[in-house]
Amino acid sequence: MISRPPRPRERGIPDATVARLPVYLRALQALQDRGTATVSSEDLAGAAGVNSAKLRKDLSHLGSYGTRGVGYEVEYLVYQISRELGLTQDWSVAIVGIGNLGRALANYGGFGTRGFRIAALLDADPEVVGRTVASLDVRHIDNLEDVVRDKGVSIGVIATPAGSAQGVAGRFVEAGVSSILNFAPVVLNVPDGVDVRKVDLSIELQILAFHAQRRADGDGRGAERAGLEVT
Amino acid sequence: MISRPPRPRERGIPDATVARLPVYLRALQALQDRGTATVSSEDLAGAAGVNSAKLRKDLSHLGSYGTRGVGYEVEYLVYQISRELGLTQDWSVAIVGIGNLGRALANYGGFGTRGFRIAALLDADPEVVGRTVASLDVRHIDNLEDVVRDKGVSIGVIATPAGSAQGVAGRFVEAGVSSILNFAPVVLNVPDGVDVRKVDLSIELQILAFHAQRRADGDGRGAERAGLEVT
DNA sequence: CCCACTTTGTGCGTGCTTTCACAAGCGCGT
DNA sequence: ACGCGCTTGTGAAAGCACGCACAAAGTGGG
Ligand SMILES: NC(=O)c1ccc[n+]([C@@H]2O[C@H](COP(=O)([O-])OP(=O)(O)OC[C@H]3O[C@@H](n4cnc5c(N)ncnc54)[C@H](O)[C@@H]3O)[C@@H](O)[C@H]2O)c1
Ligand SMILES: NC(=O)c1ccc[n+]([C@@H]2O[C@H](COP(=O)([O-])OP(=O)(O)OC[C@H]3O[C@@H](n4cnc5c(N)ncnc54)[C@H](O)[C@@H]3O)[C@@H](O)[C@H]2O)c1
Repeated sequence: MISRPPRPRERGIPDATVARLPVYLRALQALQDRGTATVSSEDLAGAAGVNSAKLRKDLSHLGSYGTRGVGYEVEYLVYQISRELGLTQDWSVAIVGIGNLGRALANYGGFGTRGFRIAALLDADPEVVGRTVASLDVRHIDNLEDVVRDKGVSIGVIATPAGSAQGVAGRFVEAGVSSILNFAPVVLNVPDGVDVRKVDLSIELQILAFHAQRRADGDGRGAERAGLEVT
Repeated sequence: MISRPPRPRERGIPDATVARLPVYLRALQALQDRGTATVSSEDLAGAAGVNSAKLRKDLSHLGSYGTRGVGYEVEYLVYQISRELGLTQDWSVAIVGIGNLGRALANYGGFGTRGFRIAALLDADPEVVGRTVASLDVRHIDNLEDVVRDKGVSIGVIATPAGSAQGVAGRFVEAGVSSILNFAPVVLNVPDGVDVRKVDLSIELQILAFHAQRRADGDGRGAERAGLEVT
């Protein structure tokens, strides 16, 4: 008997907004690198590929950090968004499943730049365990609990085959990790309070295929669409 | 308020539904492998991790393929969803940028099983061009147009560094590819009629961090609410 | 000091999504 | 043949999300 009251939760920032903040942040940092001091919602929205009213509304959820007639101060906004997203602290990440994908992730340098530190790599294959990948020793999956504790892991990445993913997720949860990023093509079952996000290549391709097919079906004879926006 | 162009709801399957169909499909194929002949919306919804009413409404967009009192015939539903998603035909995929990620994608066997065939790999680095990855020769990016034409590529995957992504996207579009899957952390600018989907690791991690921080704020020992925001 | 101009913050209408709730449909046992 | 229990398909309601349009708020020139 699970009591499921809707969400009397004091809803802070809408999920749709949270999902866009990282995009804004990236655009802002590009501006910052270019030495821009302030930016209007119109320009920032252009860089982020969204409607400017949407951007302003999104930012308004963080507070009023803009100046009418001027725009937003880039540096300050970077700080505010970073703080809101929790990027002012470091997050320790463990990757389980050091195969094709796991290795690519481990070798990817783009994480560290945002406060995410890959703290550990784990695998079950004796062939892989003990090897060094991206300057880290691959540990055996049996050490998961120890590693999580010792390294203070708070985000778990699952890059194992589908069959092993649920088991690994369970161990992560058991060990106290309540944020999981899952690359395996399965629906993970986790208790309330654990946050799972999935990245699923195959689904993305299928969605593309759907739209491509629809275009092909309907547009039999070159239906042209005029106009492109987004400057 | 007078005469609005009647909703062009012809082929209208809601986007949200389209995004879930692949999940249902996968769950159904698992059932099929297990020899299950029929399944109720309740059970299938459980396997797919969604609400059963939502699942029924989603399926109702494809037509009425269920039997009241019984459920859905697994095999038939697999076929209907596959057809709707356009998986009954083959899709030719080209991957550009054969680095860490591109190689992982190329070596990933899970695509072929769904009608996606990796037809070509392209890169700009002379060091990489000419090598064989996953039984395919890596071609030089200059051949993109030829490859697209010769192999009938209809889906392009971009796994290059951010700086090169827009350029590659433009060439894909120019060559007639109107479905693009982008792994580079940039907002791509493409004309109307071109479908871009992005997979962005860094964004996923940042969203996880946001929720993790929120949990930590609220869950704090002793402090129920640790002061929200600064008004 | 005032005015013309710029840009933010947001009220509001519109349309999409989710969820509930239940009548209608189907199979089975009697 | 009939009713009972199960399950679908779908109105209707509630909740979100988006984007327009505009007042409010700020800047700078004269
Ligand atoms: N490679 C890709 O591009 C790609 C694309 C889409 C999805 N995926 C998914 O990502 C996952 C990984 O893909 P991959 O290509 O890297 O597979 P892989 O087979 O190359 O690697 C999987 C790794 O997980 C390890 N492993 C297996 N069971 C384990 C367990 N219980 N605990 C710890 N480690 C375990 C294996 O030893 C292996 O090293 C799969 O679920 C796959 O479907 C991969
Ligand atoms: N590796 C990961 O796990 C990971 C994770 C998240 C995002 N990404 C993103 O995916 C992209 C690829 O990552 P990676 O780790 O494979 O990088 P990488 O540097 O290993 O590989 C990039 C490849 O692209 C090639 N390339 C560069 N410019 C090109 C051009 N104009 N045309 C064709 N090929 C070109 C390079 O020669 C190289 O082989 C990057 O944008 C990265 O930010 C990667």
